[in-house]
Amino acid sequence: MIKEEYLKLDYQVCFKLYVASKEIIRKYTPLLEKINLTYTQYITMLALWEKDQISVKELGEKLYLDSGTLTPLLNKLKSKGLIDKTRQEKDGRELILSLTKKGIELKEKALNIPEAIAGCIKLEKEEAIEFFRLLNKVLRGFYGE
Amino acid sequence: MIKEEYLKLDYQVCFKLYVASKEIIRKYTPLLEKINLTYTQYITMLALWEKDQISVKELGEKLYLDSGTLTPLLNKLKSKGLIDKTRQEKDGRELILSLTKKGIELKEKALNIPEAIAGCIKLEKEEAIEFFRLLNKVLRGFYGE
DNA sequence: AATAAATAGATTGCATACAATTTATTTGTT
DNA sequence: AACAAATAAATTGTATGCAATCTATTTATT
Repeated sequence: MIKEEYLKLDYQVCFKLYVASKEIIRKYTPLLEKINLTYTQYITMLALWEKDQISVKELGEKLYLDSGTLTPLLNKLKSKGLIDKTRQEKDGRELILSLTKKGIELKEKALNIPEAIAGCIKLEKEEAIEFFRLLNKVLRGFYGE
Repeated sequence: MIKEEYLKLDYQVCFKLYVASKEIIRKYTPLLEKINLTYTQYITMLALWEKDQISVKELGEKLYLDSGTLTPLLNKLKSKGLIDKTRQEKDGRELILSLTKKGIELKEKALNIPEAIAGCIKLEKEEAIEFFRLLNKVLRGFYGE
């Protein structure tokens, strides 16, 4: 295949990943509207449900997002009453995020979401497992094995 | 596995796709800076290099983007002198996009990009093929087979 | 032909993303 | 202790993305 062929959209892994990511997030939208969260707010809550009391820095490392994205997002979650922000005593630079009662309770309403989304991915069981494995391998490859 | 486990970030296919998409686009950034394009501008040029003289609607269908995203993007490409916009004679609603001489010439400078990006995906040849196949199957599944 | 319905883009408003810079605080060095 | 370097968030500026609405034009119906 000549070099020019590789410029075709349909051959681009990146473009396919980009579309797949956007389209699957679109599948979430109606489900997330029911609990009044956007996708990014949702993954932030996932991270906090998994581990409460983490700093903005640690959250950013989990989500691969920086403070430019997180600061306004966290302000939004705070205004919704789902999280609180407190300065760390030992290190005044760190901001510790904690779930409020309302934030903890929201988890119950989110329990059915992963299953609903999984249903959108029309792969055989073995294919889904392999796809997930390869996706993880691709991601590890981005950060030097 | 109990329902709660599925809420863990590390088990979410969507989150992995979302991160993979963003990270691979990040790999493009230094390459695209050399030809003064953003990623979205780049895929727009890919579409036009493949088929010149298409409408905004047709472009949107190829890229899975709507006019809200495309209108300002196309204005940018026009201001860079890469494309022109002309109203279709037969149907005054349609806007036809065409490459300028400069836009056509830019293709030569982009020829090496796909190969450079492919090198970022650290999969064995067979794995890469299978990953691409599964990614395509996932995408087809989103639109009713 | 007159009017309703449909269609293509543009516009508006909100929510990300992220690079680059700034601010506040802490750590390291002398 | 004094000051430089490093670090964590916040801020700023640019570029998406997308839902909802608006505008101009065309098509369909009577």
